[in-house]
Amino acid sequence: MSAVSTPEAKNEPSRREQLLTIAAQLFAEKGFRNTTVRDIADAAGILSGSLYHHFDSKESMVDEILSTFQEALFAQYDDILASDDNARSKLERAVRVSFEAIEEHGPEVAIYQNDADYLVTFERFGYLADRNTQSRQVWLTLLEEGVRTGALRPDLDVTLTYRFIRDTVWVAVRWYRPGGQHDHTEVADQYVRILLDGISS
Amino acid sequence: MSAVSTPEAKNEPSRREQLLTIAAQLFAEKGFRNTTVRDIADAAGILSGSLYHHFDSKESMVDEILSTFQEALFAQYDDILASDDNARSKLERAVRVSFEAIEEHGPEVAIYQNDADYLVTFERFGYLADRNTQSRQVWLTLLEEGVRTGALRPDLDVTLTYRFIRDTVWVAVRWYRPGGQHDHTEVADQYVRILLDGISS
DNA sequence: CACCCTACCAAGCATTTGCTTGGTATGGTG
DNA sequence: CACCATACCAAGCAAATGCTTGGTAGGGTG
Repeated sequence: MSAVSTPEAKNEPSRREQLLTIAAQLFAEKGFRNTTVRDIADAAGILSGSLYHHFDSKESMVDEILSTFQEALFAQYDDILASDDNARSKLERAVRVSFEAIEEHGPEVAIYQNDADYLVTFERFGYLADRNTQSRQVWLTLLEEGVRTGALRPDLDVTLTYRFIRDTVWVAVRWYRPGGQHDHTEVADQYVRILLDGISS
Repeated sequence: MSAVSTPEAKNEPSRREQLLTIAAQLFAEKGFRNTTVRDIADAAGILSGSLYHHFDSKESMVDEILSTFQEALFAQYDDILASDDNARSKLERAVRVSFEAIEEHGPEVAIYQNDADYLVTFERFGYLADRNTQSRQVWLTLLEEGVRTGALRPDLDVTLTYRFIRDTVWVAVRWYRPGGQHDHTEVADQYVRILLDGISS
C-alpha cells in the first residue's frame, strides 16, 4: 500500500475542480460575459494570469461546467423514459428530478438558463442546442404518452404545455434557495399538484 | 393655423424615441451590459458619440425604456384590482394583461427579466425593486381573495403559487413571437385553463 | 440675411478585458 | 541530491468600451 498524494486519490477536489466551482458561482451570479477572469482569480485568491495554468480560456471553464452537469442530468431523464411507470408517475418524476437539479446544481442550471443563448452562437457549444432539443423530446414524449393513455386531457396542447412546464421548473433557479422556507421536494410536490389538478377549488 | 414641424406634432416618433426603440431591441437581445453604445449607434446608422447628443448615458436609455413601460403596465393592474369582478375573473384578467404586454412590449419585458437584478444595484434604479414588490402584492392579493371567497383551493400555498405564475407568465417572453403559431390571447387561454383546472383528465 | 436649434461627425482618452510570456517556489519521487 | 510536475507571480499587450470635446451641416424663423 503506497501512500497517495493526488487530491483525487484522497477524495478531495483538485485545484482545478475548486476553481471550476468558484467560476460556476460567479457565472451564475453575474452571467458569463459579465464575469471577468479577474473576478474569478480574485475569488480564488490568485492572479488572473494564473488561471491559464489550469484552463485554456474562460470558455473552456463554462464548457466543462455545463457539459459535466448536463451529462448527469440527461442520464436521469433517460432512466425515467426507460422505466415502466405509468405516464403520470413519469411526469412527476421528471418534475422532481428537475427541482432536485436546482437544489444540487444551482449554478450550473442558472448558467444554462442565462447564457445558453449566447454560448450556442459558438461552434464549440453546439451541443447545448442538441441538449435543448433532447430535453424538448423528453417532455413531449411524456406528455403525449399521458394524453394517449388517458391520464391527461385529450384536448391538451402539448407543445404549449411543454413550454409552461419547462419555464416554471427551470426558472425556479432564480428564487429557490437551498435551506430556505420550502425544500425542493416540497416545491416539486406543490407544482405537480397545481400542474395536474389546477388551483381551482 | 400655423404649419408645425416637430415630429410629435406630426404624430411621428421623435429621433429620440426611434433611438430608444433601437436600443430596447438590442438590450433585449444581448442584455444591457453586453450591448455597447457602438452597437446601438451602428444599428441607428450614426457614430457612438452622437448618441450623447440625445442621452446622458447608456443607463439613461434603459431607465427611460423601463420606467415608461412599467408605468403603463401597473396602471392596468390597478384597474383590475379596483374592479368588482370576482376573484377568478380578476386572476384571468391579470394573466391576460401580462401576456398582452409580452406581445406589445416584448423588448421592455425581456430587459426587465434579464437585467433588473443588475440594474437594481444602482440607486437610480431603486424603483425597479419597488415595482417588484408591488407586482408581488398584486398577485398575492388576487390569490388570497380567491382562497377567501372559495374560488381557489383552501390549502393553496399562495406564495409558491405566485412564484409559479409569475415565472411562467413572464418567462414566456423568451419564446413568444408575435405572428407565431399561437397568438397571445390563445396562449393566455391555455395557461389560464391549466392553471385553474390542471392537465389531468 | 443673421441667427439658432437639431442632429450629427471626427478624434481621442482612460479604463477594462482576455490572454501571453518568462520566471519562481514547493513538495514529492527516483 | 537531481529532477520534475504543480501552482503560482509579475508585467504587460492589443482590443474593446463608455464617454468627452470641439466642430459642422442644414433646415427653419425673425
